Amino acid sequence: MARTGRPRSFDRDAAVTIATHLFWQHGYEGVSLDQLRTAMGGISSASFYAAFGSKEALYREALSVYLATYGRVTDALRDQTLPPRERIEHALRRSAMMQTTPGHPTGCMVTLSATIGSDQTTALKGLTATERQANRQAIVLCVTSAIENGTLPAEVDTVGLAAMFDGLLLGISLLARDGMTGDVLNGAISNAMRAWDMLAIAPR
Amino acid sequence: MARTGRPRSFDRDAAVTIATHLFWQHGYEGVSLDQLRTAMGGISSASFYAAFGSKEALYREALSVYLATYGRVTDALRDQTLPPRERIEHALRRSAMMQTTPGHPTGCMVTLSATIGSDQTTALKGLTATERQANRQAIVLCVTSAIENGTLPAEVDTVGLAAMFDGLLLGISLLARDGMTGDVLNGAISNAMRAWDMLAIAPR
DNA sequence: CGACTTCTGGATCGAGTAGTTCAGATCTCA
DNA sequence: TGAGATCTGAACTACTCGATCCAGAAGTCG
Repeated sequence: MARTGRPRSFDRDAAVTIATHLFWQHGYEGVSLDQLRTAMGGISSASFYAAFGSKEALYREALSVYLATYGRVTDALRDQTLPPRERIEHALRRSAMMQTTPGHPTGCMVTLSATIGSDQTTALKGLTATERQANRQAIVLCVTSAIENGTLPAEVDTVGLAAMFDGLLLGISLLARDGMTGDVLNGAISNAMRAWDMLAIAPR
Repeated sequence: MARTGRPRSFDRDAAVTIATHLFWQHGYEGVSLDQLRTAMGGISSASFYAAFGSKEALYREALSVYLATYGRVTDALRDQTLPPRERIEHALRRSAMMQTTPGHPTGCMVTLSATIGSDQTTALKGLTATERQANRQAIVLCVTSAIENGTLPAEVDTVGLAAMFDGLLLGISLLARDGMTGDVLNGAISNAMRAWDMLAIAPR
């Protein structure tokens, strides 16, 4: 992008990745500029602001990176090549696996990094809330699709069943933060899927 | 308690309640001394420290108050007068109801107020983590009790089934924060209980 | 009353916060 | 080579953070 002028002395993409992990681990307000700059290799305040604009702008960029990488685990919810039940199960299992894999913070950045905090972060809370809302709607759509294609009976409490999976998806972040392993989370998911199977018309 | 000396100019218990609500809403690091003192009626910094010692000490006190009041909704998990299944269901439904009742913040203070944040709050994170761990063990105990009394077969994945209810219990806090109503949460709980009923030996 | 105890108003502290400024270094390109 | 663009090091700003200090107010008790 930059064609002329003194070249940047650090890898911007790597720095954003570092920021992503820090915000993911500690939340937006739990990370200081000092922490970010130090983790980025001790870059100066001027370099930081020249490269990223502000702490909030960096967070937005870090969240985008997260959504485009780790966050893709919930894409299964919108995968039309899968039956509705499998969309939900795959999203849950991939989330559980990703959120307990070493090499990055546990839990989900969308769920944890900007949910509680001071009133000054209302805008960022809205950002992550929008993402959670999108998953919520996708889960509801899985249930309604299953009713439409005859997998689930029409009398099913769509909102309630969807909220159960949604609640578990969100809860997995907290379980992962509390140190639960991927195996345990997978066991939880297996049991949650029973609630679907009990309602299903065709035996599985 | 104080017998002689100048009397306190504010209601200490009421102030702790105010602090409880603030920490509950914004988390430990999301509330400033200024906010606390202002909400307490504009008391001075000296009054604050004379009464509470420190921000951290006040948080610990606020958490105790929470556990002794709102937090009692999960006591059902240890109510030996209830069958194991009902212990879990009652705890879930009472939590959902409490966490969506107007007049105080939504969600659960134990789950939300000291989970993410900077490294300086490790001690407080441990405080709430201990409480979550206690609920976790109580849920596991409900499942093992049900196996022992013959309600559930011995082959049940104890840890997985317990983790499902645990995950939902934690997830309810996030759903409540995202604006889900008590009715929706109750629907989610009804569906989660189906997972238990599908495993149960005696039909319900 | 006077000694004693406790709390308050107000100023203040040092550390930490996000962010700015600017001279000079380092590059591209004509 | 030199003009123009971009980035960096270092000092610095304005503000907020949690916490402290002290003189004096306001109570109890002998």
